[in-house]
Amino acid sequence: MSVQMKQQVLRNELIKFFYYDNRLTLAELSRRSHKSLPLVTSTVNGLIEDGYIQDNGLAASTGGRRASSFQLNADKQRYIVAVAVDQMVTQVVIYDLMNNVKVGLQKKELVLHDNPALTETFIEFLKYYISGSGIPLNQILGIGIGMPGFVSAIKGVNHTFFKLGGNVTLKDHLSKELGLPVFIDNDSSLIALAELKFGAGKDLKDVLVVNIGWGIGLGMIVNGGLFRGHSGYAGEFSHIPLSQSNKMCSCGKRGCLEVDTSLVFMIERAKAEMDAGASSSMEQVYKTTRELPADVFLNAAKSGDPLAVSVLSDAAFLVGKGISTLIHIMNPMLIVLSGRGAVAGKILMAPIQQAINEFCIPWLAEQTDIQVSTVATNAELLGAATLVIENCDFN
Amino acid sequence: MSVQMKQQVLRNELIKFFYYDNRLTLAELSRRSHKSLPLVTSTVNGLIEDGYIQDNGLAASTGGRRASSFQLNADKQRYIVAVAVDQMVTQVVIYDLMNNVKVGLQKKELVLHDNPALTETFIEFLKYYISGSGIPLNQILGIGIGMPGFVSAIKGVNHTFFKLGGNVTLKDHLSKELGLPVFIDNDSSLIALAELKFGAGKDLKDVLVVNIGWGIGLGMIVNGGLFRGHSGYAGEFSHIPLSQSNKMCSCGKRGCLEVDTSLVFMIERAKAEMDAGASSSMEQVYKTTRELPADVFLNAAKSGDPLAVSVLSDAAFLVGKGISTLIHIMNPMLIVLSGRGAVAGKILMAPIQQAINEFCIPWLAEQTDIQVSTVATNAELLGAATLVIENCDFN
DNA sequence: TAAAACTTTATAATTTTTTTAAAAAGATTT
DNA sequence: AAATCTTTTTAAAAAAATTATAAAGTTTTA
Repeated sequence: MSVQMKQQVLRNELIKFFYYDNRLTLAELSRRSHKSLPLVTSTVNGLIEDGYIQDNGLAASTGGRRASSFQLNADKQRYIVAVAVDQMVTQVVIYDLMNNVKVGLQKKELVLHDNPALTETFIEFLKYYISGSGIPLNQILGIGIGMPGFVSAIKGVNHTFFKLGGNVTLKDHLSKELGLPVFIDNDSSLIALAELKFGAGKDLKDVLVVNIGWGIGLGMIVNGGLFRGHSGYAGEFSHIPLSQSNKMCSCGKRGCLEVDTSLVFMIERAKAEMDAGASSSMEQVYKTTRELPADVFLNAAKSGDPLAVSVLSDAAFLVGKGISTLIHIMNPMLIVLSGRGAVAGKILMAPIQQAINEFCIPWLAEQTDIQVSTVATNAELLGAATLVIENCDFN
Repeated sequence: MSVQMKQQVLRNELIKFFYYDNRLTLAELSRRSHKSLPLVTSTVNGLIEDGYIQDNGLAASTGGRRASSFQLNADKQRYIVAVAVDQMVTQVVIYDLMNNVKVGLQKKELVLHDNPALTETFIEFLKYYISGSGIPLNQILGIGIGMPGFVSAIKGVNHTFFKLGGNVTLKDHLSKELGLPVFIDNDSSLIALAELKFGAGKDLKDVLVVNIGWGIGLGMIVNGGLFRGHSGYAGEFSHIPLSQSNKMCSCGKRGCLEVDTSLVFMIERAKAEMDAGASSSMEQVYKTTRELPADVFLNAAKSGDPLAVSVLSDAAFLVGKGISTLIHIMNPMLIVLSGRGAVAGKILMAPIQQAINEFCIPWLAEQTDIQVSTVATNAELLGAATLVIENCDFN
């Protein structure tokens, strides 16, 4: 690697440290980058000259001479487009480098299944949003997109949705159409990334993040980094053979964890129980519209509706059985329950803990902490922004 | 880290490269160590002066000027004591740095369960073997020991066997008693290490090694290195909840994979079937001794005995179901069937493949190769030697 | 309360290491 | 068979890491 490239790599690395932790000293940067103080000092001086970083006065004392601290310079306007795609709705927001919302969140209904115009509509939506923001393209570092499906971030392809004819990858296609660097990844991986950098898993080495959404996803942090497996598809948690039920899964197999734990299944079951005469606070919405939106279901559970709680608990017990498997295999420090289903976190915890008591070697279960995410509501967007930060060039 | 320490680290690293690959050129060493050629050149010259390495003439041409190649110097006598402990028998051998057997393999019956004199007997056995070898202690780099149980290599403790009173760790206790550096690890981890360095997984990044022995173990290679989990106990494959059977497992839970797949269970089942009148080539041994040694059972299966094959196949199908779970979660490049049970590898493959067809997303299963180990018979001893090489100091 | 002792950061000088360039040796092509 | 291309080896220059020293605070202690 040439000298200039190495120096650019160090610049990128230092900016990332500031992105994750606002104020840092030279000594801290040197420790984290494993580079010498003189080198870090001169690189930081270069970043100050280029306007990326500014001096922030003396840091708090740690028992000796107080260190100068530095932080990102808001005047250097650089932005990130973060996109979170789910089965029904696509959300987009623009952040600055301090993770402040620069351009407000916009949602668009965009159904992934059986939608031939999907990719085209998606591109139009983003084009319109970005141009409407008024931010010049050269101030945008890139677009990070989280989406469901079998996604390989490295190859830049999705084998399930947004399929393209021909040889071009989805990543390259979007990048060409939108005129900006594009980075795509699996939704669960991005949620895990957000938990690693900003959530419960901050600075931890081995963390598993369960994404409770339309399906059950898994993002894996191994040795302090996202683990993707040899061809990019690790964490296919929802299709492990675990359920006793004989229902056919969307993947074509029977016994997948997913068939009894997805939000789709839970809502179907709640509907069926109401049809069979069960009373619930969800009745009104369901009876009048014949629909039961996920939010209504989750909020009902959250506020203690017995039907919703019962349906959710049954599913959570099975998720807990899956988590027991994960604990045995991975011996993680922490498992985080995240994704949109995590708003019902407190209700999920009891049956999951019960399953762990039943299926885990107690001594092993003790080594793993289980927590509900505190950043779940915008974890995927945060993760999408992080994906850009991790992969873009600061110039 | 001081300059001298860094130089010693590089020396150790280079010697390790020679241990794994006999002949290497300076350019190759530079690539692997990520150090510059001048530095590698001068370090190798130092190692030649100290007698560790010798020039080995010109390497084969790769299209330009032929490079000098180097190799370990056999005259620098350095040896490794490798120990493989299983539930019944303990084996020990002394290797040189070329993995040649310097002092022949010795076996001792040593039952781990309910054996109060275990640790003492174990130490006596090793003391006698080492002193009987006539090799001066200062030529022995260390003792590597693989053993069953919940072993933390980092902490140097075993929570299942060789328990000690007081605060001293097993590793430290053995080291003090034997007067040599001692390194301990889980048997399955060492088998995985051997497969990574000398077997089917050589130079691969994500490999899972299933250890088919008295129980079912798992050693995990992640990102090119042994993965141990956050507290050292990753890979507890045999106790994941997978079996439909209601039998109680030794761990106190029901439904563990182990209850239907361990060699112990298989032999019990073969005995029961013979008692019930099934005919088999194993009858003679069983009828006369009322015992059925593992070797007899495995050899019967290998030579096509229908009863043994049937028992083995049923267990292998369940192992295959567990492997399906592993494929979904880890997306490994390769899964190796190793351990003493791997001698019946060909018979295992069919039911395992069948289970994968039934329980894996086909598209995902295609990304993982399944192989039977070619170094299984002495994988654990090789792994124990490797453990020493990885952790000792060459001085 | 003030000086001494201790910590930590910042800068300078030195040593180590890497990079770059050039030379040497061997293979391949014309 | 000479010329061109590759690769290794050596040498010189540049970059980075150590080490040492100075500077700036904190804490301890008399």
